[in-house]
Amino acid sequence: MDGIKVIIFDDNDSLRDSITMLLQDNADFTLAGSYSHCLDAAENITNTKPDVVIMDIDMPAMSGIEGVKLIRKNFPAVQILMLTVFDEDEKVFAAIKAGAGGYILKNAEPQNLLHAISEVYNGGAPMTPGIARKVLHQFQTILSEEEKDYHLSIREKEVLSLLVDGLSYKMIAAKLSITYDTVRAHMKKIYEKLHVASMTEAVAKAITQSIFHNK
Amino acid sequence: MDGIKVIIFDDNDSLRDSITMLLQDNADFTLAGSYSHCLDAAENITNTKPDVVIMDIDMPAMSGIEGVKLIRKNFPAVQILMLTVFDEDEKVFAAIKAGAGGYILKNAEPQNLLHAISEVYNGGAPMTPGIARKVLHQFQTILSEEEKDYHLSIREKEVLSLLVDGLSYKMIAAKLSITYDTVRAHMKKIYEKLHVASMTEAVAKAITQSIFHNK
DNA sequence: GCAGGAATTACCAAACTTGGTAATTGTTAT
DNA sequence: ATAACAATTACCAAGTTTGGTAATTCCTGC
Repeated sequence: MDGIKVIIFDDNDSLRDSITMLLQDNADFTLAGSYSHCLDAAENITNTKPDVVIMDIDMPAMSGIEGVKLIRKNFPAVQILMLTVFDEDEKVFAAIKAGAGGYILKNAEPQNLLHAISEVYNGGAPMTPGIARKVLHQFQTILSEEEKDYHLSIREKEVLSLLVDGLSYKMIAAKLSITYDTVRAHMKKIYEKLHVASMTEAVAKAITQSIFHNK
Repeated sequence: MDGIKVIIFDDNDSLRDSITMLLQDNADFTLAGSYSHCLDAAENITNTKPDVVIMDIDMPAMSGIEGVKLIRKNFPAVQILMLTVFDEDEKVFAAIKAGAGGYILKNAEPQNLLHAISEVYNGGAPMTPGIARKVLHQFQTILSEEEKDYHLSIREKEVLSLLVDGLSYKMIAAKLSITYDTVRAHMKKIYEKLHVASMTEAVAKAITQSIFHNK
């Protein structure tokens, strides 16, 4: 076969030319298309059937991020390698969220670009070290939302948990086979411990501080 | 200076020996310690002051993941490179959550290990391509928790958002400069659209379905 | 053994929420 | 232009929540 089929979307003509030459000189890759915008991305891809798409993040008319979304939606098998000049957090995360499989800087050495293309093609996720760190760091932050401990007793957590499920005092009482007034007593304690004064605040706090993660 | 200061925790003696030799042969690195368990990690680090810690994920007594947590907590500046035989999702994510800065497989080529060490040291996040993909994929999944659209109007979202913040009908009315009855009318619509029948359910649904991510 | 917390029950009165029904005004899309 | 929807206001009556105060029982730790 004639190597990995690649197409490029980038509004910078000279960069597109450089990559074109780079790919033409290497038997492991085939350049199947080169476009200055991704307005017709769907059509372009239908016609060229690429394995990998190289997408510039900043393009007029339709941004690379929009392009990624479009491609991901209609051609889920196609791998996308994002190209960018700056490693701004916001755009990086937006591109990842949109479904880019790799993310490298434009000033990367030619050899690295080729390597990155094979890597996305083979299911890897090529990223420059700095970007990898950003992703990892963000990931850690999201994962480790340490659940705060408000020293709720077992019973109080039980009651709060039912409240979060949408039950009223009456229903909670029935569910736990205790009286309405007992539920009220627990609620009063819960409000005191969570520093809130209404069901809605208690529910919001219970969910956002993930009080039940460890239950 | 005498290069990047490294210490190793791994219960496999022969692997530790291999790495020891590898590092001794290279002027860019200094091996400052080598331990078969991480029970005394804090002490070991205090004594050796390493730049980078290489940590096996599977060790008896105290697992590498526990070790990472301990080190992150007490020596936040030290970078940790995780070593493992298999790339099991669970352990990979646990290690990342614990604060590992890089994650590579034990069967990596010596050259790659050295490269990975400098990369974590320089703030990168070395990962084998497969692991990078796992992380990226998980990350995408978390980020794109597609917020369901319940066709709430702008005003309804506004009201719901204040409700989530813990305000009562009265307070919402005051905040939006509308009457109490108007708030009620909005709430009725919201309940209808979200298929709920109480403030708590509405709040819980609003938060868990992240109805405001796109506001 | 006894202080202190957890769990339970009880009552009052004030404040808040909910469902039903209904009407007006402005904007939007076919 | 006309139907559909968004935003607004209004009233009633039933049901729910909240703060305050108080008392009993059981269990745990020092």
